Amino acid sequence: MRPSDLPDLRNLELFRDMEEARFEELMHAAYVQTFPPQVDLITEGDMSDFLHIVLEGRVELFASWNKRETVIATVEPISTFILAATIKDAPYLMSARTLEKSRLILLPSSDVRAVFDADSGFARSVVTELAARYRSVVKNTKNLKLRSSIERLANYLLQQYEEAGQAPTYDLTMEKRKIASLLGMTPENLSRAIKSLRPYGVTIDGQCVTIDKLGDLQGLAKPSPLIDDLNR
Amino acid sequence: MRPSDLPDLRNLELFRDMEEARFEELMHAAYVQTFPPQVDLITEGDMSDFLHIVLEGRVELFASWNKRETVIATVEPISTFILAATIKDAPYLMSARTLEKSRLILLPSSDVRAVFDADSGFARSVVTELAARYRSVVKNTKNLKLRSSIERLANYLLQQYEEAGQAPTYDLTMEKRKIASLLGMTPENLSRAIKSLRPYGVTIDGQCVTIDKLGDLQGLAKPSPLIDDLNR
DNA sequence: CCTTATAATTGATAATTGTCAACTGGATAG
DNA sequence: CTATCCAGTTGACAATTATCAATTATAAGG
Repeated sequence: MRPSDLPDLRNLELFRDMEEARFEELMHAAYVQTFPPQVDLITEGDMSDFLHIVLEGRVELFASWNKRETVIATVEPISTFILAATIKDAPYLMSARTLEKSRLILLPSSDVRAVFDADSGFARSVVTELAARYRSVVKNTKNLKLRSSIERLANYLLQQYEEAGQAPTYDLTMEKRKIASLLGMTPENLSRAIKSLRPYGVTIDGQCVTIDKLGDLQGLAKPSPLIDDLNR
Repeated sequence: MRPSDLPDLRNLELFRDMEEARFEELMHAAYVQTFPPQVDLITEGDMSDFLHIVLEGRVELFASWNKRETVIATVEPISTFILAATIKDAPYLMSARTLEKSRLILLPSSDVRAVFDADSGFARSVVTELAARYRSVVKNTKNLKLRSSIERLANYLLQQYEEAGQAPTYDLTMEKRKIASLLGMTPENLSRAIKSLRPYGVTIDGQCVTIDKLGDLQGLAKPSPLIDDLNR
């Protein structure tokens, strides 16, 4: 591990309130590895050996059943994934693969559980993190069950717009096929959904999104903090 | 609160590893109330004042958006709901209503958070509970995104079959309209889905489910512990 | 530069799912 | 017993979404 990573890690909400000694103990047991793009990191069903933290790059979480596959989320630096499996000492429910060249920290699950028991600051943080994750999955469920695919797309575009600092023009950060899978639709359907947003002032050329009539799009999307605000 | 409830509560996984003093402290602040059927207990968007525990009866968790409504889960005794909102001190993401006459314990959220900080056994339990809930919502997402409505129904029937002790005939525990909503479809669609399971040996007459050709149904449903086993 | 591979789009079509309206049947209240 | 209510079902139809095949972009490699 590069010493220069430590401050960033220490600043992660998960580790911030930890005793210094525990933090060093945990980091001492950590592996740091760099992976090329498109590498399978973990496979659904395997036991949880490590808590993973993305330092650089991008990781996709996906799940499969009966030859079908769906993107659940992408993880960007600096954050953890598969915390719940680590805590429960249970098999992974999702698989993960790198999307780009990525640098990860792997913390042995048993160490994480040991420190969890010994450090109440860390325990507090784990709970907060888990509660946040739980809430974001519940929001995703509401999104899937209460909205049509066009409504999901409209809200996705508005979310990206917010993340781009409300710029009237911004770039998609994911391939469209991944976006389609994330939103629970086929690439063809996404392509047509995009066209059907034209009357609402949405133009997408390649990666480049332009939103002309924000109000109209919001009128269709009806974003709600109880579904879309991925934090809080 | 009836003194007779205390042992059951103490035995809840959430409270089992707690110091006795903390447990009593928490219960001292608790309200116990009985509600008639069809009473709104909490409303999506409100702040989390209480952690709720169902002692008797049945509670439905549901969510709404844009005049649509969907059932997320039903809660049966003895278990808690909206733990995540309580921990995060955040607004509820779901609403709750009683389905039957129900007796609930309400623990003020601030007390729960206080005890959480003071009692590491309780903190451990909260994390375990949250991690379990998180995993079950992830499973639900996979169910929704990877399966058609008929496949979801087939797996639902197999789950109920397991819960009924693998009896070849058992009763549905919910109205069909609720089941439809839970599975993310309309009542009409559920009605037709049931008929389309006939060739797989499934007969449903009123509440009464009969599964004649278990193997055939399993062949269609392809149940997976990574989606269907609601615990683990 | 061209070649190749892969993503994205488009059209045609099918499957799935939802909507609306009508009807059935059981439960309940008077 | 009858009237009423409402969940459930059914039919007809519409909307949504998926599938398959073909084509057009786009990006990467030699």
